[in-house]
Amino acid sequence: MTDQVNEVIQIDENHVIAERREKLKALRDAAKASNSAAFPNDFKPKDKADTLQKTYAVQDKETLDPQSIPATVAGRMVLKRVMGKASFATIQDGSGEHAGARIQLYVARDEIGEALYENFKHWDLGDILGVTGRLFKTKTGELSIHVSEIKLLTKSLRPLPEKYHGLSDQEIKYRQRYVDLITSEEARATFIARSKVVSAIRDFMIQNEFLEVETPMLHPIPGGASAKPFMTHHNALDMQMFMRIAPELYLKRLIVGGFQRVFEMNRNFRNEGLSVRHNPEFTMMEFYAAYTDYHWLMDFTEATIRAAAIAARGTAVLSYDGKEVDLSKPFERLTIVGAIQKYAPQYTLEQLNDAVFLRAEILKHGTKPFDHAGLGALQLALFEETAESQLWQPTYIIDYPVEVSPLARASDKNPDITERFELFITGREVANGFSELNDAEDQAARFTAQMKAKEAGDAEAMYYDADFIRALEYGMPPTGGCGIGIDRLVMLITDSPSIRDVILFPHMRPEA
RNA sequence: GGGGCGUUAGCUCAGCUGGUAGAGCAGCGGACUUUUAAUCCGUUUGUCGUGGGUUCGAUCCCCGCACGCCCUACCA
Repeated sequence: MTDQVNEVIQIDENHVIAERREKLKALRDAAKASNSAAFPNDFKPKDKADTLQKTYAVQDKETLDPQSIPATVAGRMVLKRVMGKASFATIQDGSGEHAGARIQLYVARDEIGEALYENFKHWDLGDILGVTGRLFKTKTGELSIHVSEIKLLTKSLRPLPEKYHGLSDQEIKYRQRYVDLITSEEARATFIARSKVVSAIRDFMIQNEFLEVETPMLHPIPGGASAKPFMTHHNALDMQMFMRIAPELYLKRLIVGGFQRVFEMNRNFRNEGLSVRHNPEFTMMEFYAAYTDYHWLMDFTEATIRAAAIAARGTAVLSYDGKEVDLSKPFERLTIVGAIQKYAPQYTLEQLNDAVFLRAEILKHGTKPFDHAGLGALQLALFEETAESQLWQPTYIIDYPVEVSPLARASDKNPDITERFELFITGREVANGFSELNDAEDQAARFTAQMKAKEAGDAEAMYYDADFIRALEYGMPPTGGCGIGIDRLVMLITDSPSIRDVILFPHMRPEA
């Protein structure tokens, strides 16, 4: 551990916490005196707030009350109303669709005894309680537990956010996600939806005979994408290693090995900027299927995304940022030039095939294309400037130029373009796939070209991966492969404006 | 990296082109045995993000820095 890691961040203390520490001290003393625990762990809840609500809230008071149905629950006290010799409190227990179901407690002095009631009055919002009692309905018809036994299970030392407005400070929501999750049903719902998306995709892949695999996160040579890697060091081997930027080259080695269909859903790491749609580590689902091509991939990717949306939301017709996104219909497919013609019709076909014109036009948009950029790369750059952000409904852009697709199979009809697509939804790239290049000699030549680009200053150009070439030399069947950005897909499905809203612990600078 | 906006009590927020801060919630004390953002009475709490500058005097004006959010650039 370095000194930097050992440096404890200064944690705020205040009078509220000081008072709670005093209460905890009293609790410890009392526990010691009675030979019991200050943080007892022997209370086992038998019921869940959500189940109780669903089962008994429908019964009317006259039917419910006389049955004296027993209930034993545990949860965090989130509301408390003391009225002299009786009180109401509300606990939240983590059950239910959004993991925040609540049930009201009625705590009467005459029922639990004077001494315990006095203690209860000083318990705080945020404390975790275990209670036993009988179900009844109040005058206003709210299902409640008439408490006969109540126990403080965990003393909370820190005050919860304001009970009505909750937590609104974005920074605290991200840094202290635990507080966000306690107080925000929306946050809990988002992460539950994320979990459903992930398991729906996994189920869908397995149903379609894909084998889930795990390939290295630590790579001796970063590969499979054009990106800047994180570097690290292995002490025992005394070698430099890279956090993976993509699993692609390992997954294709598995296709060489004879697995027909593989997928991996896990983290990639890219040492690049942070933004509303970039986190340094992000989750990608990559899959490879032998004897398929990019046409098949597009159909399959579409079906996967549709299944994920339906699993998480119950529908493939979504709303994002107030506008509809329809995943239920077949996704549109456009070439790069076709997309420019559709979304930026001011350009003539002649202009779009004029490298000099394109270069000038791209410069006008404030981007400087690489000196060695060919016609295809220039068309792609213009597409990115003029059309990409307008691709709101799901749209596949196809036929990417060879020069920007070093791992993709070239078209048999036109050697300058590849059998590649990218999927855009709400103006953002969500997936990228292609017919894989399985000609080892062609791949070796492409790697050599990438190395030259790297030497010429392109920091994101790929390395030459000799073992990958060796694998291809054994022969890889014709294969289709695709990566789906899970975080961005979850953003879409949960209508979240920022990638930080769908990552439990997004990366932040250290606290000031 | 560049630009814009923000940072006031534990939380949610006021604070009038300058006179060293308020409310609600939470807490504490009191009343109250069917409340529900309980109510009523009383009450504690702030290096006003941070370091400079201007000024008799700065939460307020100016500059730097930190952190955050948004846009932009690289990218998925």
